[in-house]
Formats: sequence, C-alpha cells, structure tokens
Amino acid sequence: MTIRLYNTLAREKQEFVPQDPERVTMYVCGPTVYNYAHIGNARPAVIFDLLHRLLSLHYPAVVYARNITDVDDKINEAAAKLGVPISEISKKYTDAYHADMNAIGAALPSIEPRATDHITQMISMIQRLIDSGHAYEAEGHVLFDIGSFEKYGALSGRDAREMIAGSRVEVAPFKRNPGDFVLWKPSVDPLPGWESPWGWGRPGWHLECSVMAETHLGKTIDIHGGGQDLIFPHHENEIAQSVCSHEGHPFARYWMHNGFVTVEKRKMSKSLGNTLVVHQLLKENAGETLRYLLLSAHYRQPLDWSGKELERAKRTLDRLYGVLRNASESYGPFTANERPGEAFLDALRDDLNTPVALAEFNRVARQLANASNAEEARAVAGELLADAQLIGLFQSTPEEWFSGGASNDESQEIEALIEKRNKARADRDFTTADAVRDQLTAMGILLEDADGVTRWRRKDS
RNA sequence: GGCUAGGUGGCAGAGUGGUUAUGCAGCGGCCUGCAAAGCCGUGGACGCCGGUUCGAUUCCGACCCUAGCCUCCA
Repeated sequence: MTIRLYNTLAREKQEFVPQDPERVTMYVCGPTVYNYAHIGNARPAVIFDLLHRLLSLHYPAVVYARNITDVDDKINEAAAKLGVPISEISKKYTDAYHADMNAIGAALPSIEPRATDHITQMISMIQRLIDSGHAYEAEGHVLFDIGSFEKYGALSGRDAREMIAGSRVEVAPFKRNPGDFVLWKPSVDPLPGWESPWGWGRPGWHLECSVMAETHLGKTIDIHGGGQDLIFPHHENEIAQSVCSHEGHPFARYWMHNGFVTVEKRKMSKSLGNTLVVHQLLKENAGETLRYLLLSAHYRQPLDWSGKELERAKRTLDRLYGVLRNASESYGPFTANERPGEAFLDALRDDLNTPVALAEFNRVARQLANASNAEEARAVAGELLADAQLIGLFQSTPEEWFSGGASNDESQEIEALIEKRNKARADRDFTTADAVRDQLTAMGILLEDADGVTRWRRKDS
C-alpha cells in the first residue's frame, strides 16, 4: 500500500517514493523560542509527528528533524525587556514548548538541532554561495542574489519581477535586487554575535533551516514541512540557498504545508492579538482534547478554533472513553494489536486524512460497544487500541480520564456519597437518593448507573 | 493589484460523475425508580449562472463571497 502526499511544489497529491527507503528524511520548521507556543504552532507539531509515526510504520528508519531557532531579534527583545540573558529566554521557552507538545501527544523529533550550534556550518554555506556567485557582501551584510537563481519563485508561484514592482517594503540601498535576502548581518555588542569573514555578526533567519537540513539530513531531503505562511519567503529562500550551495541538487522532494488555525475565521497571529496559548488552554482542557480538535479537520484546511468545538471534542472523547471503559469492565483487559486496522491506515496514507481516520475510529468504537462476547470484544479492542496508539488517542486510562485528576480524599468522599445514594435506592427511598445525586451534581460530579454499578465522572475537565 | 486555498445538512467536517462518511445537536425507540451513559432507528446538504454528460454536489467556464501570502508569523 502506498502513501500519497499533497506536494505543494507540484500542486497535486503524489505517491510518496523515498530516495532511500532505508533512510527516509523529513525536516520541519520548528519554533522560535521567545514566547509560549500558541495553538497554531501546535498544529504542525501534531501533524508532522503523526506523519512521522505513519512513515515509521512503513520504513525501517525515518529521521525527523525539527529545529529550535534560538537566535533571533524577538528573543533579543524579550531578553532586553526582562533584563535577563538571551539563553535564559530561549531555555525557558524551549522547555515550555517541549512540555506543551508532550501534553498534546506530539513526540520529540529524532533530531532537534539548534541554530546556535551550527554557526560554523552556516558560515561555510555562505562562503560557498559567495564563491559560486549567488551571494554578495555589502556594508557588512551578506545577501543572496535572487537574480542568480532562475527557479526562484517556483514553490510559491511568484515572479520575482512582479515582486519588485509590487514591493511595499523599503528596500535597503545596498541590495542589487529588492527581493535579495540577508544571509549574514552585523551585530552590535550586547546582542549575540560570532566572528566571521564578514565581521562580527549573526546569521539570517532563512539560512539556518538550509544548514541544519544539510548537516543532519543531507543535500536532498524527502519531505519538508511547515505552515502555509512559510511558503513565501522562508521556504522559497531555503530552496534558493540549498540548491545553489549544492551544485543544483534538489532540496526537498515533497513540500507539505499545514493550514492555519483561525479564531472567528481570522488567522491567529501575534499582530492581531488573537492568539490562544497552549500553556493556558491546558489549564482547562486535557491535552488529548486539544489534539482531537486539531486532528478533526484535514491538515491542509483552515481550522476555526472555538470553545464550542472544544466542548464537542471533549464530548466525543467522553463517549469513546466510555465505550472503552464499559467494554474493559465486561471483557477486558485488552492489548493493542501490532498494527492498526487497514481502513484506518488507508485514510492516513491518503495524504493524512485524519477526519476519515477518526470516522473509522468511531466506527470501530461502535463495534466494540456492540460486542456480544469476550472474543469479539478483544479482537475489536485490539484494533481500536492500535489505531489509538498511532493517532495519539487514549493516552490515559478511562479511570484517569473520567476522574479528571481528583485527589484521593475527593474520590473517597464521592464514593461515600454514591454508597449512601445506592443504599437509599435499594430501600426505594428515591427522595434521599435524588438529594444525594443533586449534592454530587453541585460538586461537578455526574453519575451513571449501568449494569448495577454506579460510575462517576467530572462534569468538565 | 499579483499569487494560493476554500465555499457541503442546525453546527463541525470528509468524500464522490449515478447506491445519503463521521462527530455534536434534533426526533422516535430500547434500557432506567427517574436521570445519565450506551445501543438501535430517523429527517436533513452540496454558493450562483451557464456548459459537457443518459445523469453533476463531483468535470469545464464565468460570476459572487471568504480566508491566507506578497512584512516577523505554524
């Protein structure tokens, strides 16, 4: 069975054929660590982590690199504002990023290179670009000459000449072409800098991805991913740098771009001030709920984030966990199959069609709910759990999910009240029974009586 | 202005040239002391106008509308 992926470069779905099946390579643009990640940042992390898992099921080795940008003006600003060293800012937000992504079930990549660890390689790439006539030095800057690269604009479908005409940016006078971008720029004392043939300075933002991909994955990589807003100029510039410093070897064979998370249909962005921070959302929602919502739309479509949708995702997960709990109590324990179900895999292999995969997941869950004997239940549950593992659901046990992190004391109190109510019910004293239930409802606890057992769960968690 | 995506039932969201994905909500039923949960059943859709076709939501063209990129941004 083949995997098909939508390739932005070709503007169509293509069969994925790795250049070396023994070593599939994938690079995704990671965070600039100057602030907490918002839910829009979380989307590519979840999507490409899922792709990594899917590929790993089909190929013996998949190397997934996702960088950390730890040298950037925004980091400098944040550090200056708080009067702390730059490293403190990047460390703090790198740690926060790891914790947040972990909470939503996005595993660490195979390699997580940091820009500041690759300065030597960056200088080397710049030198090669200068030597081959693709870059030039001007007033302490080194710039890439887009006029030297014929294919500039192929990914984004832009024409360099039109961009000159439509340029709204004030163009630095030393640029040969308004679209030329910085590879190296001068740095002044308090800001981070490194010695280079062009003086004390620091690398341009686009350069680091080309260099880290080269260092860890080689000249030509299989898959390059990122958000749609990176297509231009970031990815266009990466292509220019990499192809021109590698004697024309292609840079990435498949380009994948995720759509945005919107709020009230508008893109979530720092400038609009409508960002929803993962760190904050996790205080009131399970990471798995955020994950389910992120996976509920196809990755290339926009995803409109709202409290209403979050509540729906949570309810859906409540039902799925409920099915698992009920079946486990009757027929468990269950163990996951080695491989997910074929229909489920087929959906993901079709350009990561997570809505169809989740539809299939729900179908299997319903099958489990309807299982009439232990043998059938174990078979179906095995498939369901394997599917869940791949897509990152059922991270908790049903007990953990429904108790919503209740303390032991709290749980004991709840159990005691339930016992009191059940005693009243046995005596057919429904007035008392209902009063106890109302008391629990006031505590945010919902009851379910099924098969002679009373279960409880938190109203919202 | 240029470029790129979209417009599907109450909402969210897949998909398809002809046989009604899925989830949430609704309605009917089973179960229940009553609920809740679960299960079963059920109604409801393809922006507008043309064209191609035996047949189009699905292909083609025009139009309208929305979002994004062209400036840091996933």
